[in-house]
Amino acid sequence: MAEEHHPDHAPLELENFLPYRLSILSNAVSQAIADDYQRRFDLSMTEWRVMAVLARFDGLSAREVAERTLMDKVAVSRALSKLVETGWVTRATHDGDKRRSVLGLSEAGWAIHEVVAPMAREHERNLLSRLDEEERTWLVRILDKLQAIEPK
Amino acid sequence: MAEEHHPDHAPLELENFLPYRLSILSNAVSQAIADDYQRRFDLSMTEWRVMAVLARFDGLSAREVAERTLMDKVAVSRALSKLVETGWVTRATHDGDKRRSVLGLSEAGWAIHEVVAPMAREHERNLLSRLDEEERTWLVRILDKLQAIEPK
DNA sequence: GCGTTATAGTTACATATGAAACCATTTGCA
DNA sequence: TGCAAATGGTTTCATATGTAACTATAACGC
Repeated sequence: MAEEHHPDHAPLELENFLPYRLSILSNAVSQAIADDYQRRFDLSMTEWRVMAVLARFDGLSAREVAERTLMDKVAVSRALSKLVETGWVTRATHDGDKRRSVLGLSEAGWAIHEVVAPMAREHERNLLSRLDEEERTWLVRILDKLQAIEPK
Repeated sequence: MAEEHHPDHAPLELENFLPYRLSILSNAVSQAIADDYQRRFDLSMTEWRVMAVLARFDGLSAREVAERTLMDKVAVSRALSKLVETGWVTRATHDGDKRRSVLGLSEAGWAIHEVVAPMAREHERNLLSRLDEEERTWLVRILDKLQAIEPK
């Protein structure tokens, strides 16, 4: 497959430029999902991500949530203050370290999670249904390799 | 390959959730590139995208730029007003339709382009160098299929 | 031609986001 | 001990972004 040999300074074809394509695709996908739970629960993407990790790892501190979600601590702090206020997340102070908070989903939070998680999975399933089995396998493999960058 | 059969309401594993992975990867990649030209030319990603399409398609109107970049017209308007001010983009009024603008890169704009385009390509090359030829082929194919969504 | 509707682009406002400063607490160590 | 440095978390400020309203021009229907 002969690669067109464009000089480096030729205009970029955005539609074939990988970083651009990734960005467009990723935004479209994430936005479609977020619109869904945003509309139904007034839940932002960052808030949902916080809830998702707390569903898996109960009792994390805010910093740990930030690590797991790759969000910065300010974003986490803000998300938490809203989530605690709406009563979907509980926040206590760590015994023996008064700086640290101990976070978890409340009953109400779990209820939300029970609705949103399947919704998110459904979107993912939908997306993946465009691919056949072989393509799905390659995709995971490719993402694994590319992702070796980001733990910047 | 036996798929774990988690119930739909089980906690999401973000690190295996495709939309999340895409988002992390895409942000990391785009940000790395943007940091580069941002630092050197104080050029935002949206501004660079505008310049990139004008390099390819001279004489577009603002709306056409918006279509090509998939950005909304407000973002384009803002980017343009900065680019025109810094003198990298020229703006004239369309003969016969005074609403429309006629946009293009200036000499100075081309000079910037000559630096940034190779820089962007280099990042892309770097990213793709993590994949072998077969994986690259699959990636393009997979993106093509997944991208069938987004022309929302 | 002339009023209505559509289009190109900008402005205004409200919200989101990130960086840096900040407060409280804890840790490390002389 | 006790004080400097580090850590968890919040607040502040400056910037970015999206939505809706607005201005100017053009197109359409009669």
